[in-house]
Amino acid sequence: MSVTVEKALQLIEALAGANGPVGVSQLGRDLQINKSTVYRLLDTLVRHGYARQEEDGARYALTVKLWEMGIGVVRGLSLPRAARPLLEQAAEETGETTMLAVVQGREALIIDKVDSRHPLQIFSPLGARLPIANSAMGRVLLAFQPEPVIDAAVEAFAPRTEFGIQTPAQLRKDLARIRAEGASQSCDEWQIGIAGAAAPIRDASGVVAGAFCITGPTARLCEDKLSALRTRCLEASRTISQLLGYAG
Amino acid sequence: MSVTVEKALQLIEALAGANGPVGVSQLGRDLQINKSTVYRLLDTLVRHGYARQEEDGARYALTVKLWEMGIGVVRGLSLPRAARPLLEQAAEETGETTMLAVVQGREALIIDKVDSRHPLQIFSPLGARLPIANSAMGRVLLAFQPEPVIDAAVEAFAPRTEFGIQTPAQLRKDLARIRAEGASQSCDEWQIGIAGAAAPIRDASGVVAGAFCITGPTARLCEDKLSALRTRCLEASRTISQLLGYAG
DNA sequence: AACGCCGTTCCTATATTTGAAACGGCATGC
DNA sequence: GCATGCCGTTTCAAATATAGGAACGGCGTT
Repeated sequence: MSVTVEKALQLIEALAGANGPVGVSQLGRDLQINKSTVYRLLDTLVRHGYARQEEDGARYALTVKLWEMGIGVVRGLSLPRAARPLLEQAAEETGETTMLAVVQGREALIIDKVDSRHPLQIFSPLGARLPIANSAMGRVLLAFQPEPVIDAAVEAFAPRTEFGIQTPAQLRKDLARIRAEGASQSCDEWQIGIAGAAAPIRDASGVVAGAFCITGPTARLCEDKLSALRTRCLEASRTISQLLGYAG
Repeated sequence: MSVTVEKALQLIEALAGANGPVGVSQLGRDLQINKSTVYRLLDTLVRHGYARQEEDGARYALTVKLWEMGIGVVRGLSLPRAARPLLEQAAEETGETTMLAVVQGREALIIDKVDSRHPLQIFSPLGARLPIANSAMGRVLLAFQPEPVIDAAVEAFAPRTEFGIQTPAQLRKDLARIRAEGASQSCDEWQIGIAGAAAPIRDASGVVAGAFCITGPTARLCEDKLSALRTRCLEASRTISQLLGYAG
């Protein structure tokens, strides 16, 4: 483990997290790193175009270089490329918001989406994270994770509303059902008023690489409608899986 | 300058640039870094969630963490927030593709856009870079850069087509005109068949922070139309500048 | 069976990082 | 108008984390 690189990464994360420029001393205090060290590392980041000093000659902020490289990362992935047309198609046909999510750490991360055109719609920006156990999108990803990850998530489970799954035992049962049925749906579980359906996408090796989700206000999505959306997710995810080379 | 961090950044860039997983030895050869060092640095990146080892237990690739943090960077910027509604509005009204660009290094970087709905439209993905001297978008940014940057760009100038500006002298004159008129336009200069107009956006301190651009096929944009789009860019960029706190 | 390449681990000389201290600039408060 | 405090920046000797050659075990090819 390279401690110097670790500090540099901490610095980048701190700058990305702050919503504005930060000073050398401030960063040193926040991260418990010596001021001189912070300065030298920032200097390195600046020289390589990752950060820049504000016009006031004091505080530092990240440049768009990180964003640009991030764009390169997702562009390099075959998943979003394959999924994009189906996101658009399903959004068009159902009139609801469609999303593509992957597992990142212990949460589900939205890496692409197509917004509904309804005046009443779900607000969830690109890059947003959702709890992995309290939503259809999260659970469909969780269900196909390795045992230890599932166990950890089940143990750490806590309901976020009074609806849907309330206990670790129910969660474990639901995950088994998802594996059996190949799709999931939920209502008012993550946030009151939001419902959604999701299905897993598999890559060429059969590993679940992401989730195809359709989400909308509970007000519009009665049980029947939600069930239809779940089927829609299944179809879309199957198509995408095939595009990725999944034979099953 | 921290050499360790520099190597780590090189590693990240190499991984982001490659369109697939790369092995330790390969990276070492490409970047001329010792295999052991590459391994240790990669290990650090993996432990912090920036990279992961592929299922084959061999090669390494970046995760979406970089993308996620990049998203945070642009979200933190006030420019895209302020510009977004006007990009949408102008795209709706003109029917052409609208873009928001900033200077990154010696090029113009597209950080947001709204696509035209014409069947014939300009292909320029988010994160694409345009030469700073061979397009309306680039020149409107270049015109307000510090002297040395302008001088360097003028010296390095080379036409990309047989249309529009052809010599460094013409470029320098055009930049002066842009500063006087406050907007620019171009036709068939970057790529044959593409025309565009652009105007600079200023932040609260009066510094040019970005460019508002409208672009479309030369086939649709005759001289008159292009001139109207230039005016449209000016209006939009003025509005955005005001939103950012620019008083002038 | 031998080879070559892979990712990984080990180890020590050494080059790098570290962090306290001091500098000059700038604002604030007395 | 002086003193104080915080800022980013620079310096430098001591400490240490890094570098990189060498070797390991695994794997596929020859």
